[in-house]
Amino acid sequence: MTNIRDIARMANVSVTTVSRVINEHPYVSEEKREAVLRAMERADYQVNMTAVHLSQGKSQLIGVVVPFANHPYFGLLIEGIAKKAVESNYHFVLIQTNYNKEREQEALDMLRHKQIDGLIICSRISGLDTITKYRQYGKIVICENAKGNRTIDSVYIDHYQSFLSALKYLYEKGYRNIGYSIGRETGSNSYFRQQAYRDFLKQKDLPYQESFVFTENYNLEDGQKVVNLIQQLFHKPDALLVTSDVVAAGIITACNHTNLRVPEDLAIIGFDNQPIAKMMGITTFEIPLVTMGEKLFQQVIRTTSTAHQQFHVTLIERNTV
Amino acid sequence: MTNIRDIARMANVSVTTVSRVINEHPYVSEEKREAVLRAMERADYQVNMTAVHLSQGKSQLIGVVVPFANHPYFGLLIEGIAKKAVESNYHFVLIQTNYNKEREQEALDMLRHKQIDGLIICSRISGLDTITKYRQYGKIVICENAKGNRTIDSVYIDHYQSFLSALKYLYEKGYRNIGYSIGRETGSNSYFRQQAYRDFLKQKDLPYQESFVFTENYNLEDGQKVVNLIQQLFHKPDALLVTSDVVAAGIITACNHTNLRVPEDLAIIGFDNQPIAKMMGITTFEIPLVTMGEKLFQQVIRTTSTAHQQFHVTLIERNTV
DNA sequence: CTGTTAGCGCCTTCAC
DNA sequence: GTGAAGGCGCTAACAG
Repeated sequence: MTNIRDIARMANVSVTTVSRVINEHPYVSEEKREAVLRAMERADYQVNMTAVHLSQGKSQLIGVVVPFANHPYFGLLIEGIAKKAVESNYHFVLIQTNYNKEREQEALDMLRHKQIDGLIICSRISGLDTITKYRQYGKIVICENAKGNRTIDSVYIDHYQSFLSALKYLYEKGYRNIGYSIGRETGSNSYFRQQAYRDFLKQKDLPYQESFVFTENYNLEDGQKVVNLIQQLFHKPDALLVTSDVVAAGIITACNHTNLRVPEDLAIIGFDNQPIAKMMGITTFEIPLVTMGEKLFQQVIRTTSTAHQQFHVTLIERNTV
Repeated sequence: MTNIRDIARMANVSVTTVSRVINEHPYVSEEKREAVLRAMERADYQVNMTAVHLSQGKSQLIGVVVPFANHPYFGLLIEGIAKKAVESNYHFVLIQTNYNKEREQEALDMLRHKQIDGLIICSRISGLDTITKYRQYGKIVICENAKGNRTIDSVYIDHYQSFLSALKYLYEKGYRNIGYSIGRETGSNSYFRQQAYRDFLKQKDLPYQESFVFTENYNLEDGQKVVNLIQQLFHKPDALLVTSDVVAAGIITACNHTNLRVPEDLAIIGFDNQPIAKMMGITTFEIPLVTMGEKLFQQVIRTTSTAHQQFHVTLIERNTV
């Protein structure tokens, strides 16, 4: 492995000069530059980026934490992140946690061990206080409402308002037995949605039915699970807010195998506006995930003060309400 | 930023000793070890992995090249890679190429610049000869049949045989106007499939119809495209091999919006056995993508000689044939 | 314009 | 057990 010193020797110049031509810095005479270039060519010289990074104290690498890489929601966020990373000459290491604290800790450790310059957490399992401790080692941005936080950046959807408007929409369409399906029961996004749900019911003087809340639904297959549960209910919901179009698609498909008609017996509103929603004509709230991913990246490399950026959802009316 | 030398000073020992306790090497007296530990605690010492990596000449990082991260096929490969990477204390940087040569080149460059120790190419656009040149900088494993290659490792499906058995299956079911849908027209996987298709037709004395081959289909939405094309055909295929369950799902959904009945008017066989195939009852060939991902990773960190590992597909009979 | 030199932070051989 | 010293490969301030 030939290094910068070897090249210097071969070209009869100093390492500084070599470094200068590598980095295209000015103040190098044309002849020396060519001598260096020739030497590099001859020796098939390759810069060692690890050394560059050590010397510069940064890695041009950021960490991206997702619970599941193979899920369209996170896939779209990653899409946006990747897009902007390329433009800024960054790369990213993907850390799939499966909502396992140890995996998440690993990402945090990479930050303090200077393997990565910053960290994007698309969904977390650790407490915000734990994460905040690592802020001193590098920029951290999370994908949830952290408006109050003065150290952690955030890019988010106001899920309280989104849920509220979805509920109102269904209410106006005449539905009175509205339930919802989410992924994790914990997590701040779920918290805000639950809050909206309860506030809405109170406001409309509707009863809270525990059996109308379906949790741990992430994928297509989980739709079947939801429908099975509904089938067992004596008092069934007549509309469902589903925090993922793929789950919504799963529910609709499962319904088609039963006597439940959509939307006559069960109205469905999805979230994200994934391709599958368009394909199946699912009424949904579009979330600008790719754009959010782009912002997540831009924020993580920005050195300025903490920022919080809110995004909005857009109702896409189709045939499931 | 406090470093190993500071700790040594604080604990009144040499850097060697500090290094020893950090890496849990033997030959350190209990009292010195504790002194070091205390100093590290007091100063909130954090190892700088970049320095470790420079010193050791490796990064514990591998590169993973995919055309699209947000696609279930690659999502499952990544799933498998991630699983094994964790176990081996490796991380990976994800490089999404969109089948853009420059992006792919970037990954190759990371390898020769020692930013990554090895490279997994899930699907490529560059020529194999180009890639081979980079083998000298680190291990490379690709996800396609490269049995002959003596430097590049591979993990693959015999797409020739898979396609052939799928065609035979359809033939035995009585279909005589079989077409197929693939992603890229180029690429070795496509080549083998095309070969199988042509050989099969010849063997059965069936005519080759250019209009029965549908290319550039990757996603759900592309299914609609295929159906639109079929609708315009006077002589329509009565069965389709579709190299992705999501595309198959898209085709079926699009058919439901037309007068085409599946499988009466058009039989469909998918590939991968994705969740959506199960959900929609699509007959498909299961590809062990997660397992293949695991193998891809194991091969990339293995220092032994070049290996080529073949995997097999399994027919899953459901309702679309 | 160019070269010397001191880092960046850690590992590891070798001698005591 | 322990430490001094050289090395990993590159950058950048400083002196000329």
